[in-house]
Amino acid sequence: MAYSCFTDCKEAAVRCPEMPALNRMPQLPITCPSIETETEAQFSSEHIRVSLQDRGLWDKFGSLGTEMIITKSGRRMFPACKISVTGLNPKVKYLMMMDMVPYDDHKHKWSRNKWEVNGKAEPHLPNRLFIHPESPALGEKWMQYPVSFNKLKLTNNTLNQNGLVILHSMHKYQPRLHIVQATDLYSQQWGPYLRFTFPEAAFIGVTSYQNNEITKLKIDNNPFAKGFRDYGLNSKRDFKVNFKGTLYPQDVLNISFYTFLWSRNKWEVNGKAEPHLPNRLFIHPESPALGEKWMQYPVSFNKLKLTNNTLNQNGLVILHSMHKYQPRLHIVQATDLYSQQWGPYLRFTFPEAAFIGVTSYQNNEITKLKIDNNPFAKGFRDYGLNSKSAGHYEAAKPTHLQCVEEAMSRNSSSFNSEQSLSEASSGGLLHLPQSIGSHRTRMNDPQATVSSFPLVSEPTTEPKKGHHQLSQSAEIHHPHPPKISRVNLAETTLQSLESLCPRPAQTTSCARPLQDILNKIQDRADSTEASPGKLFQNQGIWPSIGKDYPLPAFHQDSNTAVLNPSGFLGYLSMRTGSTGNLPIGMDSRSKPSIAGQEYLYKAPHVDMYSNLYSGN
DNA sequence: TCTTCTCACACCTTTGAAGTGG
DNA sequence: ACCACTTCAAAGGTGTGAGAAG
Repeated sequence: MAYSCFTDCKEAAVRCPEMPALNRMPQLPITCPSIETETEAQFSSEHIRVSLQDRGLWDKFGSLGTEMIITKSGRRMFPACKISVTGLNPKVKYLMMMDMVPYDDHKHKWSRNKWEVNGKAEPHLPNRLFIHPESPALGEKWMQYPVSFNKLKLTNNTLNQNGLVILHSMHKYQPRLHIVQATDLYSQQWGPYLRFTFPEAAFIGVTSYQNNEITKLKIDNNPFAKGFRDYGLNSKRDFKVNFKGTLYPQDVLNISFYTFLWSRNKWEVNGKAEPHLPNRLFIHPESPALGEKWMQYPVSFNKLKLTNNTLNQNGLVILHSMHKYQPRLHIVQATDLYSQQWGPYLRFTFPEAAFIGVTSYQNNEITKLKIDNNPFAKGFRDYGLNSKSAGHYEAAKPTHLQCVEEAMSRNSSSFNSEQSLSEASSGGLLHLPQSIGSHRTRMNDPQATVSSFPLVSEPTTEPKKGHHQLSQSAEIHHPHPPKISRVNLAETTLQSLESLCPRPAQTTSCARPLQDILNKIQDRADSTEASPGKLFQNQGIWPSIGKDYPLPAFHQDSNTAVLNPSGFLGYLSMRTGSTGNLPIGMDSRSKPSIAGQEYLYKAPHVDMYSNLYSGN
């Protein structure tokens, strides 16, 4: 719901502030700033609109009767008020503040499983405004992203001096937003201001939850309360007990039904998995590019970031902690990100790269392996300053040269060259190309010319000596890519896609946001028994979409796909290890194979956007 | 006896320091 | 010097549940 000041905003006026925030900052000058004509014109309420985010969640709570815990030391709200604002002057500074106002004149009580009126309300306590910590900021800043008041805390301690919002328990309140034009917090010339109340975010303050349904909803949605979810250690139910010890390692395909727990030095199933979150595709920052470009060097997705923040809007891939995932690559034929003519696409999953998402490492061996192999973690290696391994290199920090030598010898000793080489020569491949890991690139490197690097180096049967040996597997010898760019992925790419890709009526081409389309495809695939071979056979010829597109070549005999040098987009998304059916895009036999210098993964699932959306 | 409030606790996330390589 | 990135540890956000207070 958007509030326009002249329509449904409860209180919207251009007026002199009532000395906002002075309760938090007693040292502030207490004078009523005058309203100047020109600033009033700048701050016309006519154009300013605000809207409460996460309406779905608020509605869920509202339908049950939202409760917010209030404590002596202060408790955050959940859901927190998150508000998007438009219509501000981008070049003018504003303060954003929030307080709570009584929703009605009653005191309430929880009785017979519902809220009832319980007498007259206590006198409302003096307003205690919470000033958004980023205040003051330019209008453009406030309008860039929704303004979150998640740091706001509620208390019942009337003596509190820490800027908390003071409320009475068992009273109903509604949040109120103040937008004040001012250049700084201590200004004596605060401009006009506007107020917006949010009745749909009304809540009753409580010292402990009364309605069990509210408790459940909080636990299910607040990440900090994860420990109390059904499968959590604090669960009142015996879910965990039922599952522990009933699985065997070969149940890997089903394992994504569960969450995991690091216990007694191994991963154990800990309960039922949460529903998979809507996919958040990471678009390779060099997309779109010609096929020849993608094939020139290994495509690195080292910029891909994982998050557990379901509210994240920055194009990160959202995962659940303690859940198992495997990466999936999407190759989409398209001439540009905003193309309305997206061609066919392929998906490749990488079960060898399956992992469990954690917020901190559970297995010390994994930590060690990360430290030993990730250059960013060099500082934690045995010889590093932060080394926890007592006795190693205690006397002095080794020189840089010593470090390198030590690292080299460590790596080479754990490197099973015999196995890797034999696999390479026999066409087998057990590991992902190293490229999926970590390459850094830089745009303005003066030596960044393609000619300074061989296009593709031949696989060697003898590991090269020197530093390259440290970072390359022996499966195939790829050159380092030219230092072309430290590309900042347009983090708003997904949003851009969604906002910029219009929906032409009745077309065989893409008419929907790409993310939506890919997710839809997955949903559809998930709901059917995946039959890789069948799908593949049915689509030996890439379907046309009415235009002459350079289509990927297809090796039907070997069930592999090779890209033609044409325009493609690369996408990588995460999906849970399995749905219980065969994982999409990979069956138990579809190990990646190698032919020449190319890594070939089976692409059993071929789809056309036009098939999905024609007539839709 | 009932309702409301407080606090220690386990579990989990977030934040920031300290380090590295580019 | 700066930035992006890493790990780790500490701080902080949760609901629970027993017991205190009124």
